[in-house]
Amino acid sequence: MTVHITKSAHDEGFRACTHDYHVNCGNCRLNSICLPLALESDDIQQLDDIIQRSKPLQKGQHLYREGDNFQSVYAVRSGTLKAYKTTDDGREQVTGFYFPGEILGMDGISKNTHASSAKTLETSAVCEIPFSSLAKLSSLMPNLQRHFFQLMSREITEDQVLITLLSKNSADERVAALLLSISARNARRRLSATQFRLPMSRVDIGNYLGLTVETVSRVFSRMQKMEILRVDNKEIEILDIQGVRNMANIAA
Amino acid sequence: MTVHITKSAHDEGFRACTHDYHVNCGNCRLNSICLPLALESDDIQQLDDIIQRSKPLQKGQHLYREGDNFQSVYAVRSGTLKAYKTTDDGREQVTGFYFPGEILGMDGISKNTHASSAKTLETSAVCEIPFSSLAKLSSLMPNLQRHFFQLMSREITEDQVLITLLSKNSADERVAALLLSISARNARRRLSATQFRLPMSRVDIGNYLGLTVETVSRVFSRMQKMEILRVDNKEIEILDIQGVRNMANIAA
DNA sequence: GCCGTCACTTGATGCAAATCAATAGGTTTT
DNA sequence: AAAACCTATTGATTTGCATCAAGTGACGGC
Repeated sequence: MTVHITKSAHDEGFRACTHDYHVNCGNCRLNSICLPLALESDDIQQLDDIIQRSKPLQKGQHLYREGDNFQSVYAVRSGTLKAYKTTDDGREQVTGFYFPGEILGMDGISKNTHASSAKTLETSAVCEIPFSSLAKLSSLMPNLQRHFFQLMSREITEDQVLITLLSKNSADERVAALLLSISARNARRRLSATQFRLPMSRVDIGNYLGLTVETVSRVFSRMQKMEILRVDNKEIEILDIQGVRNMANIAA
Repeated sequence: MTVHITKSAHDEGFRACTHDYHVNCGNCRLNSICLPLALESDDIQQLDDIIQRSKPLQKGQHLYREGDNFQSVYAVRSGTLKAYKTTDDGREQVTGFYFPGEILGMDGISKNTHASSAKTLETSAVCEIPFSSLAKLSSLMPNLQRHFFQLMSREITEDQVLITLLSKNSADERVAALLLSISARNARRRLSATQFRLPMSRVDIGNYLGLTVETVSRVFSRMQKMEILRVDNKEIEILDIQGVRNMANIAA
């Protein structure tokens, strides 16, 4: 059987043409949007020393599970993950999607136990950042401390946006807003803001947005009829970004 | 006009019978659930030195507004506040209620600008904690740093609980869950878990839970018919806490 | 190659909560 | 004390999305 390395399985952290190059924060393409942001190069070196890089995780593997002992936060190097909570009656609530350069696992700090589970949506690689080391280093490096506080705060504000979306917006608006969010995050990584592959299933999208699969599917169909979107399975092309913004009905 | 000092306007931070007692973190009744938690007494003193205590805020006053420059986080000493975002079409989304001993304003760290507004629901007093001083102090006191990380993480996990509630639960379940949350937070402050006054309006409750006023009112009526709750305007008595738990349908 | 499974789409029906509407009780204003 | 206003409750009607149901296309295994 041939092994297919899909585009998204590529390690975005690697620089091009450097097969036996050692991956580190200093040479990572994502360092301008990831944790090392705003650090001097010798500070980056110190941060790099505490970070552990794992071999790639296969699609569907768990990075951690709700209730696991909390040790580390994780930076996504390639691929995509979803975080989710399991409700008492056994259903799932997807609480977030994590793309390269983004940090997950911070909800575990509070109780020293992961408050949600994290699972890969495709082959992914992550950098493990032991929290106790990160905390120690933060005490010594004000910029790092500040940046980590900011990352946690951003998680809070993003959750608040989702709360508002769930509470106030229609199915159309929710789906449009998610597309715009993914689009913006792609742009931040210098990928296309208008053409991309959705790494998550319709079920996951619906679950995240508080909608059923059927509703998500219908919204996509509606957007295609309006000719503001082209959908081919997981491949998305935004044909009219202003149209999508209008549908989202939120400043974005 | 007579000035009425309502029960809830009392400063819970004060010890009883100490009118000209100077309020500080060391003698504050809330220090076991507030920021000073897990600090040694001389560390508490240092924390106390950076904290500014304001005179009481009248009902309806803003502590900060969305977009304001972020300087400080705040601990509630007495009263109650709500945090809310204003959506692009001018509506409000209440993102949280804050009771004595709880910290608010952490969503401003991310962009150095408050991401939500905070308004008192009754006469309230807060302790202002300048963030830059707190950050500096955190670098020197690992326990404080850890505790503040935990507070932010808790905010994240609480937002995730709300997200799940909004996305997966019925009107009955949402209202019951809020009552249980308020009950538990009262218990933490050694107040009654079964009898209390709701500091927020039905509109605020509905707004927070993604429901209309009418629906909230109907759920209260339903709970009264089931004889698990007694409602007299804002006064609440939980007659059957297990009944409320069953209605909430969540482990609590 | 075919088959089984899973992910997605589309249509028909039902329901929980929103909306619309009317009234009553409370509070603030004058 | 009356007027004006806000808050809450209750009822009638509407509606957006869930649910139920059937079908299609994509993918992995044999």
